[in-house]
Amino acid sequence: MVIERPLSIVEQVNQIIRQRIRDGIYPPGGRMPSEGELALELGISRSTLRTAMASLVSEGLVLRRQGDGTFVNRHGFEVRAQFQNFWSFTRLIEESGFSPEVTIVQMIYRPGSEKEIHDLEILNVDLTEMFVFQRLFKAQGRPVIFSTNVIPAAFLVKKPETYRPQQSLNEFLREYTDQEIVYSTSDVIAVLPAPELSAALQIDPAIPILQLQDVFYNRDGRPVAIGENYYNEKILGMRLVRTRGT
Amino acid sequence: MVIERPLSIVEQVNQIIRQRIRDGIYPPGGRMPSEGELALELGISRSTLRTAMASLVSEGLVLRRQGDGTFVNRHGFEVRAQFQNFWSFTRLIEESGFSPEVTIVQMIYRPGSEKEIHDLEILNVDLTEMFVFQRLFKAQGRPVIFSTNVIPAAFLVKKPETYRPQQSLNEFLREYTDQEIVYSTSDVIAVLPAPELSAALQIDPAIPILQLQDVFYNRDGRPVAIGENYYNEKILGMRLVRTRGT
DNA sequence: AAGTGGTCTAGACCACTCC
DNA sequence: GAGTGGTCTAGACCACTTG
Repeated sequence: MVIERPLSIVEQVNQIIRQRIRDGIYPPGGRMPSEGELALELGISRSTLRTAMASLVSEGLVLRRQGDGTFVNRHGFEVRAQFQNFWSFTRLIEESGFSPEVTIVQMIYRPGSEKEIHDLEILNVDLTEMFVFQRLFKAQGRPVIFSTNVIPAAFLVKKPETYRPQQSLNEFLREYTDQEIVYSTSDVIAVLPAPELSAALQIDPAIPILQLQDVFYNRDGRPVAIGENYYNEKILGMRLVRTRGT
Repeated sequence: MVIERPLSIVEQVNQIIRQRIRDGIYPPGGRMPSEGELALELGISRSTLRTAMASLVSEGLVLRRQGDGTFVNRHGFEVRAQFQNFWSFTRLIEESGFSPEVTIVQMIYRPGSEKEIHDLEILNVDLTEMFVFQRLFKAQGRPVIFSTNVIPAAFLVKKPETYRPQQSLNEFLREYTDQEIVYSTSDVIAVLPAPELSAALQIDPAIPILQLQDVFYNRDGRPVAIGENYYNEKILGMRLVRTRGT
């Protein structure tokens, strides 16, 4: 049972503009209507329009020039999916233009390691049992991400037998626990894949890949899950975008 | 000659709040004054205050809960420098709590490679001469980043002899060219360091590190510089933070 | 001079959480 | 019910670019 709320005006406008850029109504390199015109056309205030536009600017999809206008980035079509915007590997793969596939490698309960118990800030020694699931993500049939998630079993309020691997960790937690994530951190490091990994990802064990060490936090700033993901960035690029700044 | 403009209210307020969190005036896990109170105290509108707060929220430094309040993240003090926020490696190192050092390894003019000419979108075959500089960044005396930047020599309007390596690429371009960067992309890949790299970074050539392939764009969306950086993330972590989202 | 985006305000109303 | 953050508006004024 998921509560659906209507999308905010900001979000709707954001999608409309994206659509128009995709459709070429606002062609690459071209000047878009001024903020005043657009706000008038859409029947919203200029502030709201600017808020909607802000994420397009931060992605580099459009460029604003004070005193001149707003322009569609000529490189907009090249803008690959930006890693830090995605909570779901499935969606990341989709947005990168590939068709995603996910399989569950393993789903088990086991005691948490010392590091896991520490990272998850578990103080009660009776609650160190963990629910662990491993998934393999493919893009266009090629394996790209091997993902392991660890969640304290005490959080589960429902047996996770019906879990579909397409669901993001966020969705999993909403459905099977009483926790909700509001932010997460990913530490990125380079590693050589262990033998079982290079087999699963079908890669040369001598070629390094990225490892993402994730921690997921709820609204109290408490860690509720951790993730260890191996990411073959040679297939699915990991791109960061910086905007503005000095 | 650099034009200094007064900081915007938003930016000033942002810094004030950060300072108060650092100073423990708003202690970790504690509730901050409400938006109305803070706006009143600082003599600004609530909208402006919210804008100033937005970046703290996106970094995970504070957590907002509708109907409840705004809280300082208990993990705020752990929040390591977030990679994608920095344009200057020197500042990245500083903000990570280390003292930075930079040395110029090389500064030369040479013809651009085919890839460089392509990436920089140089169409005129007479303008393929490049200005290249390589720098080595140290944190607390330990080498962490080996950086190579390539800029079309045609952009230079001044001899770059007085260049101080502490200056970011952005500052370099502002001073020695007529170009200004408004955004950049970084593709992150894992690599094994070549022999000269492992020597420069004083690392085991069998241990993989991160490579960042950067492209810097001006306000017209034209590439004006590229960068190839090798980053020893085992010393200086590369952390991404995701906020909100579904 | 005209038009653009950048900043900031004052206030309305809503959704939500807590007591 | 009181107080919080979330959304949105209408409008002012400024900085800047272009003709």
